[in-house]
Amino acid sequence: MLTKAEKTRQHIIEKAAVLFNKKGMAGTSINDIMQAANLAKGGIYGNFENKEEICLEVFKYLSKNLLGLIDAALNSRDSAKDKLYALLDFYEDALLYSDKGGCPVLNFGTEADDTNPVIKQAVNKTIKDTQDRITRVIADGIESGEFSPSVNAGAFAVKMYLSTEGAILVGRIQNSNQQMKIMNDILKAEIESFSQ
Amino acid sequence: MLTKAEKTRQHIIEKAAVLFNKKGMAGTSINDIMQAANLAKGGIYGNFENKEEICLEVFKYLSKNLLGLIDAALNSRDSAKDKLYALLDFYEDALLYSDKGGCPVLNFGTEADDTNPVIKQAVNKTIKDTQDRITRVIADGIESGEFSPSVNAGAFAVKMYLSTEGAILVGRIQNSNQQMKIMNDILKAEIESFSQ
DNA sequence: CCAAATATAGACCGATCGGTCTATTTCACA
DNA sequence: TGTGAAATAGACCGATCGGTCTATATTTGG
Repeated sequence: MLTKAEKTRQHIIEKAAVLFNKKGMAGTSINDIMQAANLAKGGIYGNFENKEEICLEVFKYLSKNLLGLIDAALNSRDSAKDKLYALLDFYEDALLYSDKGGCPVLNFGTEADDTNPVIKQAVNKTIKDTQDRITRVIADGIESGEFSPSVNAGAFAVKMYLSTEGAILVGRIQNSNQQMKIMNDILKAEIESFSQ
Repeated sequence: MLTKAEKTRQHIIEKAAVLFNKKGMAGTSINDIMQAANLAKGGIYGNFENKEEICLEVFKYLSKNLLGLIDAALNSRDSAKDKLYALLDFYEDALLYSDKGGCPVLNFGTEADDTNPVIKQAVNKTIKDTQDRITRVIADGIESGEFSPSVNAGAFAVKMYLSTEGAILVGRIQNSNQQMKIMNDILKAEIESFSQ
């Protein structure tokens, strides 16, 4: 069982996660976190060394969460094509329209790239892990004979990932999934054409 | 001729632009701007109402600059195909590898989407303006007979733009244009296939 | 070249920042 | 249920935040 402190720590992380993902790390104060977590200062600093540690733990939490949801989407289907479709649908539904600030890779990545090497490194790992999952689905699809062997798994994974991140950015600025729908239709048609 | 204040104002905007684009709006203090512009507080607040106004003027400046460079890239070539190639090359060279913080749409967009409706609106306009330019190049290419009429200009512009923004994000996190190169190769091959 | 207008320096303001520390509360366990 | 240990409240700290204001410096037109 978790100790009280461990539960409090997790509680802080989860409350801070929404704030950081929406308002950014620099834009979120310890006071904001205290209010959201309903804790006094001692409750925060009894569980974390400093703000930097909260930032890192929050991103780790969001990243683990994200990869868990991605895995769930992939595991919910059997064929490679359906897995890729499910992943595109997940991004469209969950990340673009969530009220939790959108994609943490996008949010933490853009803030950290010139300011925070530790977070930047963690973001890089999340990108790699996500792309590896996509690549593996396609590679498995090729191996099982579902997809044509002429498909470049790595290149398509890159294309799919980059355009998805771009679509989340634009979608959140426009409060609309219109462009992501356009993009996902294109990607789905292409995935369809892989099948033989 | 510009008055002294107008010159100072522009000087502040240009110095602050790099800071905001790298460290974010919340992550940049007035003191940071004072140091970068080599001015005391009176020099800043004599030319701007408040920080918010500086943020907005900085984004307008960066946006105007960006669209100017995009237009320059497009105007540097004659054929539609070459224009699109030049645009892809511009993004790869200028935005990914600049020491000025990368793409302002990405940076200001992710920070503003949940916090600053005014900036968010301005970012939206920049996105639209950029995509319109791409769409027009393709549409012109179709009209002139250079591209096949079966090409969906708007959809391809969306695809090209979204994947480029995603590539800038990943490129800056990975300190590498590897994925953008992969993406640009794919896009160029596709553009090539439009030609008839 | 001088005077009025313009523009900047920098002291100052209250609020808020991240962080520390001790008193108090809450918890786990005997 | 009592007691030592663990965890949290909140006063407090110096630094820094965005912003104001006045004295000084600079510029410009007569």
